[in-house]
Amino acid sequence: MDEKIDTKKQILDIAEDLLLDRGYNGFSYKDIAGALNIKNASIHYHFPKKTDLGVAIIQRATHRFQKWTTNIENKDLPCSKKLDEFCLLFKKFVEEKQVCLGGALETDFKTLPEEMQEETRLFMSTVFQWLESFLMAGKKKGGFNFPGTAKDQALLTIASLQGAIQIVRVTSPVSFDATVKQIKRYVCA
Amino acid sequence: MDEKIDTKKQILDIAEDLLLDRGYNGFSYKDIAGALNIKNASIHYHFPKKTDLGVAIIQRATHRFQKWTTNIENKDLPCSKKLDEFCLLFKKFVEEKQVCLGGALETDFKTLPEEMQEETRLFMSTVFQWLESFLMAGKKKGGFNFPGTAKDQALLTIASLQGAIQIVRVTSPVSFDATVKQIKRYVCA
DNA sequence: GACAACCTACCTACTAGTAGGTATAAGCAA
DNA sequence: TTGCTTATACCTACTAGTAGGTAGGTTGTC
Repeated sequence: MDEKIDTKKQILDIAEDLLLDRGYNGFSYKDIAGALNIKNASIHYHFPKKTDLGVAIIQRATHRFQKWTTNIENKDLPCSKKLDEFCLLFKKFVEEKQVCLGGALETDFKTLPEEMQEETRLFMSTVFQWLESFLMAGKKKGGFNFPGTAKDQALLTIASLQGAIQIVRVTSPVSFDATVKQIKRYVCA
Repeated sequence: MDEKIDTKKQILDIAEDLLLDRGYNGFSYKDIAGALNIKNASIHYHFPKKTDLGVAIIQRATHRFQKWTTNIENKDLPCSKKLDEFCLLFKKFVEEKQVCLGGALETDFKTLPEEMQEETRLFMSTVFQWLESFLMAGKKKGGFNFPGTAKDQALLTIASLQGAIQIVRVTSPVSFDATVKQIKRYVCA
């Protein structure tokens, strides 16, 4: 559709990458400008404050996840395979030794501006809500078999995926697969 | 023994607190100096580079954990209670909405100086090694009953505790307890 | 001519870090 | 006991570099 180089999107892409790599306090407008070969002030044209950029990153991720959920719900797959696809959302960070968005934002949480804190809560609750109802439905249908509530299991699942990605940084990519394997041993009937 | 005010220890205490609160890139010597009512340069007297301070924090935490393990091994408690005590090491961060040391260092990992990266690996492998052999012994004695290897379970356990603490920042302290409860449902026979 | 998308050139505040001075107290010799 | 030395633990005053951010000018396209 739009053939022109979309600088705004490029800024978002690079900033998201830097965020998952080095955290919100670990990158600056200079890093983005350098990568795109434009000047510092040009970033301010598209995103006046760093807060605006941060908020945009999180909102885009929320929409992306929502699109992913409607897509996965229309697929005719067993619960177990759908859980695999959910884990794959995290797995894609492993090779580049990045962390997931939730983990990055939560560890920086106390230094984030109010608007970003609110968007972070919204992003996480979107993910939690989907996973909880997905796990509940899977248990009812018999594809999943876990003790406790779906909420408890959703918390454990996300906590461990988030933690596992971070642990890869001090161990190796295989430790992520081992963690996923262990989760599936518990959840899948 | 030593009645004099130990500034060096106070610097370490405050810096550790700031690290768990805001991450390595989220605090400066100014923050520590302000809290102690001394000048910036005085911190440099005790820790010439920020790297030295970072390394000292991690090394102290490693020694602290090693002391904890020798202590717990001399106690006559069932495996299940010892696992509770391990979880309590993380639980203590929940109220102040801090994260655990491993999680804080891992998310900032790519921005850390080489010496700190190495100390982080050492700290984490110390914790992993203890937990793995503890889980293995517990399974042999019959106190624990989990599928897969002790290594897999150690990875899952630490990943989920680490993740759960971070998630508390966008939810509430009860979500940490829910995650621990779910882990114990799986591990304890 | 209006607007989008950049630019140069600047600002203030903060970063880690250094140079060199000072108050205090302990160690020691005449 | 006096007088000198040394070390500790701070201080003031500075550095070069980076942070996020702004004012206002230029260029290209509809």
